[in-house]
Amino acid sequence: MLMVRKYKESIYFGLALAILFFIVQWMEIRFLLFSNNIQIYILLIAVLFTGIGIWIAGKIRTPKVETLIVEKPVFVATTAHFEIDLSELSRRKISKRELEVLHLMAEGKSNQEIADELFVSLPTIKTHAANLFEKLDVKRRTQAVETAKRLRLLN
Amino acid sequence: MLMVRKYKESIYFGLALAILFFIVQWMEIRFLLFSNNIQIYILLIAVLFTGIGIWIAGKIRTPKVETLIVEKPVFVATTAHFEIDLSELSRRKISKRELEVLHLMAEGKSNQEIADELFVSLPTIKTHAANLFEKLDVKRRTQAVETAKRLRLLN
DNA sequence: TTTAAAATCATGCTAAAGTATGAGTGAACT
DNA sequence: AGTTCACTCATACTTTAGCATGATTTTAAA
Repeated sequence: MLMVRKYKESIYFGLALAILFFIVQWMEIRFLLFSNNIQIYILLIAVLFTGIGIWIAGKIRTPKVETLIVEKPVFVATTAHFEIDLSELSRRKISKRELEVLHLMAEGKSNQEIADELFVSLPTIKTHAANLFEKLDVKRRTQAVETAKRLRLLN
Repeated sequence: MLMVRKYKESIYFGLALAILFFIVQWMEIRFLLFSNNIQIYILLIAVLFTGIGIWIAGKIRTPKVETLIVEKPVFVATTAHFEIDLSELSRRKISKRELEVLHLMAEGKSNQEIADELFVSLPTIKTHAANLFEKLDVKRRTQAVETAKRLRLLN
């Protein structure tokens, strides 16, 4: 099963080739249209499989991560210089994604809006939220924000 | 020249197709080897162009960018001790009771809890909340808290 | 390569939040 | 005495939030 999942793209590719094979055979019998415009036909195949190649590349490529640092200005009082409490984060095992959701919650966004912003589904955000509430030991999103600020996970 | 560089990959691809075209024509004349094993030939083309597709994808791909948000503190000349913006309060005609509800909301309390704490009914709190949202020009309690803090109605 | 954690999505459900509307009461001001 | 306004409450309704559960997929670590 694991093997199948891992080599899924290869299997799809093999299937595509097999299907192509049969289509060609069938068309040959059916129309006999290769004698005069075979070049055009082959060109179509070439273009098609170039597209498939690009698609496969998108699937199998290793994500080359380029870190983009966006500086988000945060206004703080002169004395209180905010710094996120990383130890608290790891202590509560709050994941990166969960923290991201927490930030958007703190901005007063609805689950649907958060889902749209992160390009995931609503149930996903609900799951993240539920895990977050568990980890922060709270019941509601408003409490989560309050607690997070108190624990210096947000400002 | 810039144009050429920009569409370099497309041009290469077009050239490859053209070359393919001539090779096919040449082989057709030279060997007449398409009549019996055309399927295999087309499979070869397919595989070849899948490879070319992958290669092109590697050339044109945009790197997956991971955005790391760094919150950069900006120090503001505000006194450390919080002071409520009374003018903002009166400007928005927020009543004493509404402000009270707002405070409890900010502590992450549910409408029911707020109702119990203020010895009034749940619908009353809902009414206060609705009026508050109207006056703060928001849709949700989380937004209300966020906005109130921004407007210095809360700390 | 296996294992574990993180991230994703789904469904069915209950609870809470929020909307719309109407209405009664009491204090304050004219 | 009448008007205004904050405060209160209610009902009926829609939407969103949150819970429980299970599953698949990705990613990272051992």
